Amino acid sequence: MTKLTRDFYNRPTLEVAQALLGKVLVFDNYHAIITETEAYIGLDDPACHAHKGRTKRTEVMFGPAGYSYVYLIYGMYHCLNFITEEEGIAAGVLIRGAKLITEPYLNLNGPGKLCKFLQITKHHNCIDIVESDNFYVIDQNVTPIFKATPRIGIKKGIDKLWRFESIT
DNA sequence: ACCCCGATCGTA
DNA sequence: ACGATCGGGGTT
Repeated sequence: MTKLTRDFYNRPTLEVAQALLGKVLVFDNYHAIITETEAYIGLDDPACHAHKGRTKRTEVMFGPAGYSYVYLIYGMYHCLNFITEEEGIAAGVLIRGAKLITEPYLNLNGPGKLCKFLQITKHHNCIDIVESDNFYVIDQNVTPIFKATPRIGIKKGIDKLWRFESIT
């Protein structure tokens, strides 16, 4: 049960997105095993928020790995991402699903549902999850089998198989 | 200042 | 299949 270090996040995003499956998200008193992720990678990925360049919202995506990126979508839901790759490369992993392994053992299947339950909001944007003591990810040495599919809910970039889902 | 769109979800 | 709901980004 070791906390993931910056080196874990500071590498190719597809590797991180796959490696996050089976890891445990710790947020306040909740522990949830990550079951579904998506990669969003840089200026060449039309589905990536930062693909048109730096804005106030996407600023954190250009920063160093190991930070949170939380944004509001559809005016109603928040989505949680972890920033990957070296500073200057705008990339991250969307946490689409996780199962609580503490009470009340809910399956938080969906990025909006996950943030709603954990009460993650834009106030949790740009937090260093390597240094935080109530918002981080740990390795419990579980390596699930997973499948790769197109990302959900996007219109551009559906040709990429950048969504990863545990099947064990 | 205005307009359009969106990395969703629950209901039908 | 569809509506709820509103911030961000591009345009004027």
